[in-house]
Amino acid sequence: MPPFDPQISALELAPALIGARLIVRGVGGLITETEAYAADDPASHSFRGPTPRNQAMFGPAGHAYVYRCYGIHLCLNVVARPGEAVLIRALTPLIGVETMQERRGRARLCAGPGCLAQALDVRIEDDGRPFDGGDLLLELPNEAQPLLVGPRIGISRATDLRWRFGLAGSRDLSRPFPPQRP
DNA sequence: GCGGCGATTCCCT
DNA sequence: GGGAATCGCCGCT
Repeated sequence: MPPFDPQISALELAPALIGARLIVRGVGGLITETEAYAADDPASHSFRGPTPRNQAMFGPAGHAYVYRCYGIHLCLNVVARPGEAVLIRALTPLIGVETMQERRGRARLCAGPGCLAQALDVRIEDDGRPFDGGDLLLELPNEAQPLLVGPRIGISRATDLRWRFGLAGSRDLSRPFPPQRP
């Protein structure tokens, strides 16, 4: 498990994962965009308690929560404290770029949660697996990263919360962030 | 059981 | 900017 507090909240973990190194079976890069989903959060899958799909969100921190979205895509999360997780929305490809290009077949490799999952070959059987350096590896950055914040993408509830985080200056974002206000 | 609805992406206009 | 693709999950009848 990555070296972070197993009781860390999603809202703390999401910005902390910006700039982290994410490797899935030898392919990956640096995380540029995340979103926090909390336990008492109407937009979170965990809002109504444990179900077969979201059980990994209630499992140990530092493990993966992978779910199918729109019947087509997979999305990868890092579990925080029980009922909370961080959606990995984008990264800068570093390792295995050619493999990602073959899997994607288009220029946009990892800008968006579904794109990222396809480029990294995230699988539904990765659901619940630890980021322990086996199939999944997560390394937090050594230094604080310059952050962007904004509202989360693609949700219909709790849209006022600014729980989306990005790496300032990065070219690899799923969408631009709104103008930053102090 | 059943029906609506996504933490999305791509292609078209 | 708008709509289709696509299907498992979840809430409710």
